[in-house]
Amino acid sequence: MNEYKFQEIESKWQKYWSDNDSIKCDINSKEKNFYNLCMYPYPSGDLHMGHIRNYTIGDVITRYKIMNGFNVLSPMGWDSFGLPAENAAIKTGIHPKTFTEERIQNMKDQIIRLGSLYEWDREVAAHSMDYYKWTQYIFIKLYKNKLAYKKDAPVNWCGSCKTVLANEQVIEGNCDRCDSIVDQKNLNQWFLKISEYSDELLEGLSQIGDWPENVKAMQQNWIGKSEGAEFSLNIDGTQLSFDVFTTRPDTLFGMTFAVLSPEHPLMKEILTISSNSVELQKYIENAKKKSEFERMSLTKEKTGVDTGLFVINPVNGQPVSLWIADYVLINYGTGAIMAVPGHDQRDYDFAKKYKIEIIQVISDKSRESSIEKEAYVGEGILINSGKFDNLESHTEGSKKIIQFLEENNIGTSKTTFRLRDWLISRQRYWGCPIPLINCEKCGMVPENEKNLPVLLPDIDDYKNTNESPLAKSEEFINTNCPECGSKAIRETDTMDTFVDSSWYFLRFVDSKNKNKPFDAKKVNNWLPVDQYIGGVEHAILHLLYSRFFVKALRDMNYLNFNEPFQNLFSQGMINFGGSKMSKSKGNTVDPESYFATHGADALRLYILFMAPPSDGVEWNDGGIEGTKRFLNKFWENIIILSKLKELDGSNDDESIVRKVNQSINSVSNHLDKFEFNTAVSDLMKLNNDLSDFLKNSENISKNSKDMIIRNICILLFPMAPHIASEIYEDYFNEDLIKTAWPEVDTKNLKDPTYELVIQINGKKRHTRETQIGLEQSEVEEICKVEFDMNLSEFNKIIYIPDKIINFVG
RNA sequence: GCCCGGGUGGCGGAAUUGGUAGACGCGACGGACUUAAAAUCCGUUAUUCGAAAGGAUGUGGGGGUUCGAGUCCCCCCCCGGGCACCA
Repeated sequence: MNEYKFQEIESKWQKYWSDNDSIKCDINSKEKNFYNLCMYPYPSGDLHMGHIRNYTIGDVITRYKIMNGFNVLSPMGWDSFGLPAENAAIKTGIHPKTFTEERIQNMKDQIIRLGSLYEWDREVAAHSMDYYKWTQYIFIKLYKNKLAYKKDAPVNWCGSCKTVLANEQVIEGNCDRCDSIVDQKNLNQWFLKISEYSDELLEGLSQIGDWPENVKAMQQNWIGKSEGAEFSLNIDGTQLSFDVFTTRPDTLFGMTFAVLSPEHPLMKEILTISSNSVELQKYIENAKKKSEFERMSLTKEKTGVDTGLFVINPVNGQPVSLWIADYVLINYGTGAIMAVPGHDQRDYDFAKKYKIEIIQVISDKSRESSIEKEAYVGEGILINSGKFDNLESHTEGSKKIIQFLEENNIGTSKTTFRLRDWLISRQRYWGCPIPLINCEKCGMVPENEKNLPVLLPDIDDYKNTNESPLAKSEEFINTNCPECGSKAIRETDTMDTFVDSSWYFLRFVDSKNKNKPFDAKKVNNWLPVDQYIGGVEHAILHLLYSRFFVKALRDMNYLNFNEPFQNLFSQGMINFGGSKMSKSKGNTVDPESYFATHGADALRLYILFMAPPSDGVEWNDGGIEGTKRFLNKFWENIIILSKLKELDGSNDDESIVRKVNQSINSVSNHLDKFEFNTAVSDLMKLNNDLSDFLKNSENISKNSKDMIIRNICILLFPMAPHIASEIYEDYFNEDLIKTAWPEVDTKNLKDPTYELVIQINGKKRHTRETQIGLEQSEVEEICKVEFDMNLSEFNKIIYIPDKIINFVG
């Protein structure tokens, strides 16, 4: 052992871990199981820094848990359906499958080159027949349980990607893939009924294990629960009525108008009876032309048209005018509102503009709140509300008015969610075909399970026009009805790739099962995932969909737990040049080059060291020099230490042995808490201490020498496994991964001396190297003697043993 | 507007329960080695007054609690992220 040849060492150990199945869980074990999962990547071809961070963190956990005696399941796979492969196929003609599998191979090589341990025998890929067969199988189960349905709906259409998008994939009116403006289109599309689980998805967040607060908050926002009342309003002089939803039933006496969304289903009838139908017609046409995004953002200025009709306020019988306005959205609540300008700012703005009456019905307790300049939206007590006057708005007031509505059969209390059903149809080729068949006689029929998978057909032209490229394959479309055998036609849309990733963590447990998607016993034994690790960009989409899948599968008796991921860790993004790394910006840093110049261990250490792992951070080339330097120095130190003369009975090493012990304590604590940056700094400190020791010592006991080398290798192993394994093998001739994580010697943690801080009135005045465990009187004596202090001047002395003494007076 | 995070040297960031603010690393500066450079090694590095000893100031701003506050409480400002005409 002399020179630190990291390239040789790293490839040697990577081969060793693979040849020796160093990571292989006993899937049937019931004890000390630990399912450690990193989000499987889209196979873009190259690892980027985000992957490196993700898989390094995951690997630290894997190795740390193994050494702590856990039976660790650590699988990896590929989210391998999706647009880029298809777009490449359109450009180059290469089949998406070929394209994808080449990229998978390349990325897999890089993951191995990073030194991350995965049980590759369990590898899954969303695009493989073995996998998507079961995606289709689950889809059919969802369909049979009425959790998948097809309907006409206004949907988000990306003209550039030529496909529809889920609500979750529209960011400020733009496509989250290509940034083009998303249009609204009316199309017949497949949906999964995630809304059925709105309440449970929300509730689950408070019962789940350790999840980042921001992720929970984002899901909470997205689900958007609001509680209130729904009641019906009758159009005066007609049989027509419509429902409105409000979270403020307490303000009902303040309703001075009502508003329908221009898309409201009652619009036809209203046009025939309204005295203002020409203008109404114009307004509705106009609203239709604007995209949803335009309606929301272009002008906050509210517009609307008076229908000339009136509705009756059910609590006091007063007629109020009925308006049409596009600030009321058709896809939230009932698409109609009671307008209370006194206590809702939007209604207030509208009322001011169209000179509609504004009544105050809530006042703060001091009765000073005014609605002169703006709506009063706070809590308070009811006024101008008949027999409900003086009740507290948000408690009794709401309750009593809802009670009144219920008693008179006008309305009920009601909870509304923002969460919409999940639109999963995609008019694209490279995805999982939707396994349903349209039969003229039998209607929509699922493909017979025996015939799964419904294979993606080979086609020549991947371009989609307005429908899926699958529609071009006559062979694919034409089939027979599984029910009656007559000629029938297949669905041609493929599924959103988020469907594939909503259950892959289940398949890993039983990835080779030929008869079903997974074995319930195995899945129930291993799930929920003990530790899930991935980027915060999936906070809503993937994590919410997966939670929904698990709940749906549970209700269909496929599994018996409620949440897929017990603990979640979201790593922050790595930026470069002040913004997110992306190929289009040309600001990427290629991790692979560092394998050659600095080595995987140095890269891993740097990525762990650069910042707390949940923070976003700026890439900095100088930093990796630092961790490389540390590894070199560490290597040198071990050489010097191993050659140090052995002399039993020498006491020189007491202090360095204690420092190693302190590091065991500190590194363990930091790893337990995902504080990898400080765990690395602990090791750097220890290495510096070791350097100092080696400079000043000529001999060491054999025991101490072994103890230092053994433990320093163990502590380094989760984070820099190659170099640690090499040194350990060289010195002990053993496989480090089979070594147990050390116990802390709690009796040897404290240094025998400390730096006493002497304060006068809370200000530091002196410090002094002092023995630990002294009585206050002894410390006072030191102050008296050494610093010439007159203790009688002070009227109070505060002594914190082994830390500080503060003289007050 | 609402909901989450944050704000500490030139930079990334450390600081058990309130107890020496700035660990560790990067960068910078000075020195050694070298013909020279790189690498390596040694030292300095919050600001400020001072020749030094030693002071003073300092964790976004302002108040407060405390012997003692980066840490706890109140008010305000700024940055990042999410949601948003959601009734």
